Formats: sequence, structure tokens, C-alpha cells
Amino acid sequence: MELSQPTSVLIERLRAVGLRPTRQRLALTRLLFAKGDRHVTAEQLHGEVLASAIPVSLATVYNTLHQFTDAGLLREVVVEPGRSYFDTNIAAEDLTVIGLPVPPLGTEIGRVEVIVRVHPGNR
Amino acid sequence: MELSQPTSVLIERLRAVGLRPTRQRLALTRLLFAKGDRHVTAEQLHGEVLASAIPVSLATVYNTLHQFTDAGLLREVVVEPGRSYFDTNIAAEDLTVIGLPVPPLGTEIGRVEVIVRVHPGNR
DNA sequence: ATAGCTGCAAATGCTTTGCAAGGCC
DNA sequence: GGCCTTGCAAAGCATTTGCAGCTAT
Repeated sequence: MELSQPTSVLIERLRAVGLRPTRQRLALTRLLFAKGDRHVTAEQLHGEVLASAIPVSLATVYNTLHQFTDAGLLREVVVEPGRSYFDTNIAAEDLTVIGLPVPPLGTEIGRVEVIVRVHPGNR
Repeated sequence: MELSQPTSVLIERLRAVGLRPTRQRLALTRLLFAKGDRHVTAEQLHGEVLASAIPVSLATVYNTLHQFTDAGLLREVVVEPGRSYFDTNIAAEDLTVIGLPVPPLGTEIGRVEVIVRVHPGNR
């Protein structure tokens, strides 16, 4: 797990994927990758970035999240209707899925997603 | 897999979950459960039911899909942002997932969903 | 200088809701 | 008759888009 990083590293990270290191993107990058794994909606992240005193519009948050997703820095997951979450890449532990069905003729299996739904328990 | 069924069976099916067998619900039930497994959006189903010459409003399709889901007849799955699919219960084959992470303290694992994304292939 | 970004507001698209009219028991 | 359903249109929301002004290089 990566801890807080100097700004220069964040700038490099952005350049590496062909994105200009603007003030807005730096702020978002810092929030997303500074500490451990994250799982946020656009609105949550927007709230956080405003709280850090850097004005960024919601539209820009959306744009940035998608650019990061296209660049492979984030993953978009849909776990509830009408709302998208963006995750920093979560370690796939050593997850194995056995018994996947044979895909229909003319198709092949692409990505396999496993959503583990958790609820309050008694432990 | 269940094949086409007489109307009386469909009516029973609805009564069994406490829903009145109205013309609209019967039409939708027929489309959903008459032949094999289904995976549809509200709009698709709406189109189908209209094609079968039974006028049903889109709002009613949504209502019905949710009532069926609450009753356990369907399952709502979110596989793409901004759109819900409803599935007749798909056989869980003999799917096994190995290596699930230990849930955070105070929580326990509920449902585990596996989404297999398929794309055009060369076989 | 210029291609790329940002922000605002308007637009989009799916889904939900309020409520009057209609249908099942 | 009484309660459940339906349908329409309006409302709600998250997300996207158009475009004028700004910024990194």
C-alpha cells in the first residue's frame, strides 16, 4: 500500500498517462492515491476536494474519473442502480473462480467481476 | 428449464406471492417465464409486451419488475451504469469462488455476485 | 501560440412518483 | 364496495455535453 507521496511523483503519474498535471487533477490524484485503497462516487470525491479548499466542478470530477479509468488508474464498478463507484485497483487477493460456464458460441470471456456484498454482522 | 405454461399456472404463480393476476402482470409473467432464462431491461420488456398487442405502460413494467424482484421471482443486476437488468434466476451452475477475503470486523458476507463479461470472439 | 482543460448551465436518459380512473375479489 | 392496479405526465437524479474562457507547455 502506498502512503502519502510528494507532488512530483503525482505529476509524473499524470504525465505517464498523457494527462496534463493541472491543479484540479493533482488535487484529485492526491485524494485518490495518497492513502490506501479507495471506493468513491463522483459526488463524494467532489465533496472531499472542495473541503480541501480547491474548487473543482463536478463535471471536472466526472471527466477526470473517466480519464483515469481509461488510463487504467481506476476501475469503474456498478454496484447499485443509478450510481457509479470508482475504485483504486483493489488487490485481487488470490481469488479463484471455478466452474465458469462455457461462453456462447462466437463469444469469449472477457473480464470476470466478483462483487462481495457485506452487511452488519455479529462478530 | 420450464417451457410455455398454461395461464392457470401463471395465475397461481402470481397469487402465491400475493399479487393480483391482472391482465398486465399476466402478460409480463408470460414473457418472462414462458421460455427459459431471461435477462432484460424494463424498456426491452415494455417493447415486447406492446408487440404482443397488450398495452402496458412503462411505469407498470417498472412496478411489476420490482414487485417480482421483491417476491424473489426476479433478480435485479446492475451491469452497466444507468441501466438495470432483471434476470430470471440463472442457475448458479456449480460455481465456486475460492479465496474470498475475510470481511471487515463487524460485518459478514452476504451475497456474492459473479459477473462474467463476454465479448465477440473467434471460435 | 495552441492544444488541452475547466466550469457553467443546459440537456439527456433512466427511473420514480402523484394522483385520478379503472379493475379484481 | 373497497382496496389494489394502472397510466399518464411530471418530477427526480446521476451523468453527459456544448461551448466560451482559461492554462500548461
